Amino acid sequence: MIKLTKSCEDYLETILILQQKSGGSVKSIDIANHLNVSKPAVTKATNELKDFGLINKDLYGEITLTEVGKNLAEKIYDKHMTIYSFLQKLGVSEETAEEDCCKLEHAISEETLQKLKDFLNK
Amino acid sequence: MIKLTKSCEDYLETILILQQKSGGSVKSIDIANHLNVSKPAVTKATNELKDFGLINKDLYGEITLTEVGKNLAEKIYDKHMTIYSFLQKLGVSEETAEEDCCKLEHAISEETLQKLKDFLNK
DNA sequence: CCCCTAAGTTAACCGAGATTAACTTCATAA
DNA sequence: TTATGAAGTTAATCTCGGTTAACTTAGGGG
Repeated sequence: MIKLTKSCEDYLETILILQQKSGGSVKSIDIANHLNVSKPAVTKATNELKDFGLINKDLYGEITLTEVGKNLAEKIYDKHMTIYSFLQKLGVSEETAEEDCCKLEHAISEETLQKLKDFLNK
Repeated sequence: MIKLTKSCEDYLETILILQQKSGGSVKSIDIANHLNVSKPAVTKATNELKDFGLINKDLYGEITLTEVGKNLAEKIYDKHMTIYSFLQKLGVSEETAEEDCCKLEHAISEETLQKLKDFLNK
């Protein structure tokens, strides 16, 4: 299994979210706006993700997830949503839950994630 | 309230733990071993903590927490232990709980921490 | 048709936090 | 008393993830 940095995980997750929102491909500038980073930061990160075979960039700059990239992004997003649901169940406010789970999703192990799911399902 | 980097929090917490273990002051080399970093990394970090007024370094290299530093370190350690207890209650194994809470303690908000405590107390 | 603007890339750079290599200094054992 | 080795520091360097500035390129309006 590929082990990405926090940063790469954030980019990949953002691409999935934007892709779902638009229904199609994703523009670099939208990623920059969503993550509040500069355009060159997106260029660098997406080149890396492309080298990893997780996304494709066409000639016009449109970005799409590869099959592998999509699977990985969905795993990350699932983790995000699990933590979010969990925090809400604990009574954490929406804003804090959203903030916290963006950080927690990079720090939590598979084992703990599973235990969170068990907790939510009982 | 002082806002430390993850890294500084780790050093401060380690100093507290080692100080409790030894009963007295802490040596740079022990911090290096505990955190698995090089000696120069400890030198840099402890100089920074000293500049922040969180620790003292005497002429022989002995390190002690200042009052402010001790309070801060105890807050960090309390957060660590709360998350640890919580993970154990969820059924996470000891090793994973220890691993995860070292990362989670840097990512969790005060609000969420409080909700975790509420959960543990009911 | 030309010009302007928005998007993307490249290059140079920064700061954080680490490393290795090379020193100083101190304490201790022979 | 001196040699040795462990602890600590300094200097130079690396990687990561970002920045700003300057460039290219594509598309649309006058």
